[in-house]
Amino acid sequence: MATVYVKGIILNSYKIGGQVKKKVSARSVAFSHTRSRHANETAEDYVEAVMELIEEFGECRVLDLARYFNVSHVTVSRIVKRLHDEKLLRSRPYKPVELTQEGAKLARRVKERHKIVLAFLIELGVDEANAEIDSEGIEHHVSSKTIDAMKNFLNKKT
Amino acid sequence: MATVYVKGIILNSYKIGGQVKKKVSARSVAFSHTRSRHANETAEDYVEAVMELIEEFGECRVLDLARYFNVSHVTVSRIVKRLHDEKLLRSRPYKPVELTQEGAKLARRVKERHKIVLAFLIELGVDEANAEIDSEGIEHHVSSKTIDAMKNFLNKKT
DNA sequence: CATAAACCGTAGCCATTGCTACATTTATAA
DNA sequence: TTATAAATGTAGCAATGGCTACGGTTTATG
Repeated sequence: MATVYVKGIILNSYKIGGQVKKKVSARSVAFSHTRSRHANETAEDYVEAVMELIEEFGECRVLDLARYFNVSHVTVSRIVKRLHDEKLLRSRPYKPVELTQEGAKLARRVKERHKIVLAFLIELGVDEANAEIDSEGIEHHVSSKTIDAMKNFLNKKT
Repeated sequence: MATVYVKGIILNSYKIGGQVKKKVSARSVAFSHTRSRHANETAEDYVEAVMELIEEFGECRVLDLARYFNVSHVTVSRIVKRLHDEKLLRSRPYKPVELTQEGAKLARRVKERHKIVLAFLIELGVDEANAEIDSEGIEHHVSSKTIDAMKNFLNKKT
């Protein structure tokens, strides 16, 4: 059985009856399961938003988040409840949403990463509007290695 | 009512009864709805994978995709059916999965974008393993403006 | 050719994230 | 204070993407 590497995938190919057969193995970490991956992104987006809204206005309400993310308050309400259970947020009925210690810690990490990605894109020559949008999407997918490379790039430029 | 801009969000604040109230408007495009956004990402991942597997082995089976993405064949089967309905893939029972014209067009776009992001990360100094993983996550979130900036960067370096 | 192995489809479960409609609580104002 | 408006919660539906279990098709091989 011959082992071949194609774009990071490990492929095992072998011949049977004159025909080439193949077996494609799991793609390591690149495609982690979408559902759990996305739940994490939601958590990161929410703690970051809560921190920003509190910094800006002193408190963060469910409806503030709904407007921020452009979804209904029902969606926010349910996600806040989940993040409460996961001990990232504190919430009581009809009261503002707050960050737990753990949530604040995560929020600071996410904001820091976001700041670096945004600054990097702008330094790269992307206009601010696109840089802002893209950094939101990208920030959940950059490894610490890539963040380091971005930091390096920014330092060299300064 | 005062209009304030915070990190790309349009915020309207106003006073009522001595207390500062606020209204946070929708965040334009930055947070498109997660569900549809993710469905698009899935489509892009799948047409890209189908094209790669066909190029490498002459055909693409449901199980190849299952191993590629490290999910069960059931999950693949359902998604293939959806993408068939969306006219991106062609599939018949117990037969290999194929790309429609539209699917192939999308796949080429995605692969091209992927290639640029990957080359960019490597040029930036990220090791290949991390670059491969990150590019998978990032590629769905870069605007054409950011892609252009990455291309520019690559051209300057060469 | 018959049987085993590999492949694929369907049924049916769960979680997440959207939504509308309606109920409840809190805050503002008459 | 009481009526109304704003904010929040709950019920219940849909789409998407995970899964296991089970059964049907195709293909390989003895």
